[in-house]
Formats: sequence, structure tokens, C-alpha cells
Amino acid sequence: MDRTHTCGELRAEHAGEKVCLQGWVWHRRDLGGLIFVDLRDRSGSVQLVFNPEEAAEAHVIAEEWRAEWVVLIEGEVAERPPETINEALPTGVVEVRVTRADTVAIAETPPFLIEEDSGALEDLRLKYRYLDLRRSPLQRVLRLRHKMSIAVRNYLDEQGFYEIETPILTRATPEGARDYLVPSRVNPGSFYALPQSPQLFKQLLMISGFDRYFQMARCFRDEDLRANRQPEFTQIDIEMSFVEPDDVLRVTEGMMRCLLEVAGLPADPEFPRMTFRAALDRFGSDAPDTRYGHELQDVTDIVRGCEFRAFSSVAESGGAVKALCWPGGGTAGRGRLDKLVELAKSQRAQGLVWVQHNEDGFKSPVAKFLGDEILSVLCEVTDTGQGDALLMVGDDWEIACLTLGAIRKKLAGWESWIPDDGSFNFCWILEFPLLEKSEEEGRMVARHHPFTSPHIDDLEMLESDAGAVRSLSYDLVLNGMELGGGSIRNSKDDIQRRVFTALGMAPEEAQSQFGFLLDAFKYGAPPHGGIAMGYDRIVMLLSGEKSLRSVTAFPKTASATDLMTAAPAAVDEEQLDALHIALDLPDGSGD
RNA sequence: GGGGCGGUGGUGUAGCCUGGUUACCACGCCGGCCUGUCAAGCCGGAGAUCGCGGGUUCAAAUCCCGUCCGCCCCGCCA
Repeated sequence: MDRTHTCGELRAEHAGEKVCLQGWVWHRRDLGGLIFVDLRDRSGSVQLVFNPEEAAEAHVIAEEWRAEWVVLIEGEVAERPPETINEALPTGVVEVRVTRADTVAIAETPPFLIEEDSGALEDLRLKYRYLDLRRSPLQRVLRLRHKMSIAVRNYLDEQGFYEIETPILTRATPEGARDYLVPSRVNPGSFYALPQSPQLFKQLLMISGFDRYFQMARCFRDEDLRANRQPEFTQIDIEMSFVEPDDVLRVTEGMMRCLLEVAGLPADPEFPRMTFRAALDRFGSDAPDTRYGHELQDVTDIVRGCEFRAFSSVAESGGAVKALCWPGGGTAGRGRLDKLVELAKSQRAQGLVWVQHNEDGFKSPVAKFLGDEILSVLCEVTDTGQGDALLMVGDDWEIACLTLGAIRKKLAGWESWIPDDGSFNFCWILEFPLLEKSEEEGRMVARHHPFTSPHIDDLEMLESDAGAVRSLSYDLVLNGMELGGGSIRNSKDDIQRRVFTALGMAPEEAQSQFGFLLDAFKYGAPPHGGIAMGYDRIVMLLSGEKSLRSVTAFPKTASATDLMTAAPAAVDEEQLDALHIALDLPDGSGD
């Protein structure tokens, strides 16, 4: 008899049916006479009963079974005696009275419990990922991930998008993240790069006339990792022709609604829009967490001309002094204040000024410079009452904002500002600067990527004041995490060339790196734009997980290794020889 | 590249600050009892080069130095 049902699907309506099940032995409760076995598969689990008086042979076999053995049983579904119903289990009103049992595969005792909470630390679970994946949290999340990818495909298909695959072996690009390189055996000394995103290919598809493209694209970036950053990840990559930003935003919003619905969440959220400038001014972040207030304020005009040189000189030189009220911070100890100062310095700010406002007046390292009068105004404007603290940073506008933004985030953790109500707050951030200064390279680099279109109103500044040029770009942010972003692209090769020039890229260099794209523009390029959404991050946030490892079947560690396969690993010398690669390892590495 | 935290039977941990008996406890595992359990219960048992290397000491899980691995953060990355 072949498998007739899955374990998790059996209900009262199946009572009386003869069934054949296969699955893993989960729990075995041997009462001496009766043996109960919870049989588990992907769909759930069901209780098997082995009664020596009814099926002696099967009972003998079940006595041998241990956790995680793969077994096959035949039996009859029966409603349980009322007092033995397990309401915690979907299959809890029935059990299978086993008539025949067979062992399919025995199993060693697993290194950790296959339970909702295995109790084991993550590194061990990563080494035995195939066992960890048996646990229901991962089974659930990978099921949701699957359902969400189906929903994305259906939605985008309905919206007229074609799914088109693009190469994994492509060429390295000078901009953006570090590339993963793949040596070419056939072309000694040449390398492919794995795509950081299919950016250029999807633009070329627009030029090819595909109008609306999408792909669940695997992307690779060789940068240091975080809980929300894996070296390889999946983007919902979208590109559309003949569109303005609003078109892309609306398609994306529709897609997010579908995904929320699949995840069983309220599916009609607001998608408020905010400029980059406003996001930094108000929240000190280009990915603001709008689930709580505590916004920053600009106090530059109040401290202009004051005795405290750090502030007055910033005001004179066109910088900004930003302020954040910390309710209850008036009694904060020196330890916490020092931590905030340290955090400010790690954000490259000159420093952090704190003012504690209490019954006995103002307490601050700079109280004597600012004076009671200005301090009173500052507190009034920022609504900093007695018992509160005022935190201020005077610096370059962006640094001042970002620093207080980091502090706002830290305080949100300390003070539990984030509501615990499972809310999902989206917001669009628009009009990012086209370019930004790279301290490392000492030149302007693209903030998004070099194919982003400048804002039409700022075109003439491209040569005169490139840093001030806004772009037609947008990021979607959810609960303070960037989910994805995109832009309208340059579809005219003269503008694209001007952007390359602003990036300090000589025409010859642009031609050699991106000649194929610039050439393509000459053959009738439609205006186009798109977006790329971090699929893993979406799954993570909508499933309430805290790490991408929890929503990825086979994730990598913080040092980009795979503890299960032990990748990356050394390779044979013959393999290296074939690729004409000689190693030059630092001292102490290699074997 | 920098900072923080962690590594003790199969698993999770206590012990470490203040060095010194047989390294605590729980889970799991093995055996026994048990016919309505459901992460079964009760009784018994086995199981640890204290991440690795070096140093200090009469003596190191414990103190010192180095190193590896994991996690979090900054830089980096969109």
C-alpha cells in the first residue's frame, strides 16, 4: 500500500478510513503495553497507537523505533476517546490505530532536539542545517517564503510583467560593492563577476522592448555581513518602460499588499512619502522607523552667535545643530551619557552635547557657554521639561542628522519607544542625492548607482554643484529597515555621459566599462525605471524573524562561511593550475 | 579593519571574579517498570582531553598571552 495521506491532514471526517502514512518518528511514548508515536511530516503530526493485543507484530516493531527514524504504517483512523483529545493539535481529535508497521530508515540520535525550540545554539544548528530545517519554525517560514514567491509571480504576471532570467556569470563593475569573482579557465587571467544585481541587463531588456520585466534574482555582494545582510540574497527585481516614479511606487505597493495578505497580516497599510531631506531632518535616517515619534529638531538659528564656539561656528559655516529630547533623561547616569557620546563619535560627529534639565536647573558640560537663557529657549522649543535631557549635535547637516538619528534609535531600545503591537509602518523615501562624496576615493560616487536619472529640475547643477543634485530615486522602508529601492534611469546617452563625468569617469573609461549600455542607448531607448526589493528581508519582517538566517534554507555565517558544507574551502592545485592562479597568502593562513 | 559578548558530557548551562575534594543542574541517550499517553511518568546507569596552543604556579575550567570559531555592532554595503 502506498502513502494515502499526510500526517497533518487527518481529521474526524477520516475516521474509519484505512490509511498508509510515512514520516519521521517524532515522540515515542512507551507505556509498556500501549505505545504512542507522534508521526511527523511536512504537513504536521498525528498520533499513532500500537496495541499489542490488536497488532502484536506492529507493536514489537514500534518498540525498536527511536526519534527521527523514517517509518511506514498502515492502520485505521479512529476518533479518540473524548477524554484523550488533544486540542493543541490540529489532528488532536483522531489517532491512527496501527495494524502494520515497517521501518524504512533508522536514524542516529540527532545532536539537538527537533522541537519548536531545539535549545541548541545557532552554530551547531547551522552545521546540521538539514536537521534544523525539520523544526516547525523553519518549516513554517520556508512555506511562507514559497507562498510569497508564488504571490509575487502571480501579481506581477497579472500586471503584465514577464519573468526573464539574466546571467549569473557577468562582468565586474567598478561601482558599488565588492564583487565575487569567478576565474575563466578558457580565458586565462580574465574573470567573471557574480551580479550584485541584474541592473544593466534589466535596462537592456527595456531597450529590447520587453516593457515590464521582473525576476526573483539571486545577487551577490562581497561585503561584511549583518543580521540583515547575507553575501548572497534574492531580490524581486523589477523594471518598467514609459514610467514615472509614481508608476513604480504603485506597482510596488500593490505587490506589498499581496505579500501582507499571504502572510496573514492587515493588508491595507499606508505608504506615506517623504523626501530624503525630510527623512534626515525629522528622523536622522534615510530608513526611518516611523513606529514612534521623538523626532529631531533644528535649533541652528537659536544657537547662532552663541558663546559656544562649536555651535556658533557650525551655524556660520552652513552646518546644522540638531536636537533631540530624551524624556526622562534628566536623571540618566554618567555611564549612559558617555555611551551616547561614544556612539556620536562613532558616527563621525565632532561630539554630542547633553543638557539635563532638572529642578535645580541645567546640568551640562557646556552650560556655562550656552547660558541659562539660550538653554531655556532650547528646552522650550524642544519641549524638554524637568526630568528630561536634551541631546544636541552641531556638525555638517548630514552628519548632525545621522548622528542624532543613531542616538534616537539607541534610545528607542533603552526606553522601549517601539510599540509592541506588531505594527508595520511603511514609508517611501524620495529624491536621494544623486551623488555623494567618498572619503576613501576622494571623489563623487553614485549614491544609488550610476544609471540613476538626475531630477529634471537639478540637471544644470550636474556640472556646477553635483553634490546638490537630487535623483529620481526611491527607497521603500518598513519599520526602520530598507526593503528595497530603485530609480528612474538615464535613458539618454548624453545625460548618462554627463553623470559619468560627474563621477570622475573619463569618457574612454565609461566606454570600456559600460560601452555596451551606452551603445544600446543609441538604438532607441525608452524612458524606464524600476526597483529591487530585498526578498529575504521582506520574508524576515513579515514572519517576525530577527535574522535572515532564519528565513534562508542554507544561510551563511557572519564571516560568509557555510558551516554545513564548510565552504569556502581550499581547492586542488590542479584546479588552480587550470585557471592559471597562483596563491599569495598572508602569513599564517593556508595549510 | 575596529569594538563588545560567548565557547564546560550529545544539548543547554552552573562553577571562573576570590586557583586546591569525585566539575552542579536540567534535557537527551541506554536499561528496567508501566494499557490512554501527548516534549508521558517513576527507578537506575553511562557519558567531559573544560575550543586550541603557550605561560605563571606545588597546583589552572578558573589567572596571563596568543589563536580559532560563533553572535551583535561600527566601518563597509543599498
